[in-house]
Amino acid sequence: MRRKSTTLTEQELEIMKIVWERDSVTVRDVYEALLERRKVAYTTVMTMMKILEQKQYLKKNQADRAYVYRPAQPKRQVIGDMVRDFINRVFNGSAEPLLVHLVEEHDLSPQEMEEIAKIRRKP
Amino acid sequence: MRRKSTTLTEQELEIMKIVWERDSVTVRDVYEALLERRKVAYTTVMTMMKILEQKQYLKKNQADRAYVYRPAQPKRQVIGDMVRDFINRVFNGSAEPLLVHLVEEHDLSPQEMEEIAKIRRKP
DNA sequence: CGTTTAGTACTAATTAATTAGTATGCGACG
DNA sequence: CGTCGCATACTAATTAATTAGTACTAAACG
Repeated sequence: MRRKSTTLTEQELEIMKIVWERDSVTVRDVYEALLERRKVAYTTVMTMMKILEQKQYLKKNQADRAYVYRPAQPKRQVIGDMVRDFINRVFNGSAEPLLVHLVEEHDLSPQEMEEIAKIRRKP
Repeated sequence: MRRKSTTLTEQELEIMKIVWERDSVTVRDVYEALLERRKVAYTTVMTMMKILEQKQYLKKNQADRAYVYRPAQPKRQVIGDMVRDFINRVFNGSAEPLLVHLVEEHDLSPQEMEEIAKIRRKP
């Protein structure tokens, strides 16, 4: 089965979130974390993590019995790519309309905006 | 064939963008607009627009020979829903981290932030 | 040591999304 | 009036994503 997209699908993102939380995991770790939310088979998680490895989101090391997986890219970068991708798809690449939406629909106050703007002024 | 999700897929969004641009279209209009970018069959466009009707993104009226389709929901609302959905999936529902990303990765200047913040102050 | 346990590799079934074919109808038009 | 062109309905093939089964291996353990 060939994968076309190199971007994260919904399910894959779920797994990546778990991995980022813990930084270093086995299939079993992820399996158990997922189980708390929904029924899923162990081998399903394995398959998905293998795909994530192919897609270069995870890398693995043989440790002892089971493989130990770690993120292959920092979370901030992956999420950044997803944001960029979303902006491309939905807003034809320009970030401003997204901001406008956020401000208008999510009721961000000027104070909050100030707070956020500060982040950039700092360094 | 059953559709599960009620949200817009990538291809469907492409079509909706064309519809919003013109407000009122036939299958042929959309077909021709799409053709400029990629090879696609007329009936494919028809099928997709029918699905969009089922999903309540389009409504149709019989006019003359062909159906005339219009958006069933305003663009601003649909896009708003997509933004909310994205925030839920990627940022577990909180908008702030998205803003932080935008500011940090997309190089928004404090001036631009000011501009955008004004939008909300106006009314 | 034989058996249970936890892991992997390989394969496959299912579900969903995408793309398109075929049959058919109807109005335009020579 | 016959046929051409454009539209639709219905059906189906293909591709992609998701989920999981089975066979096999090696460590753990009584």
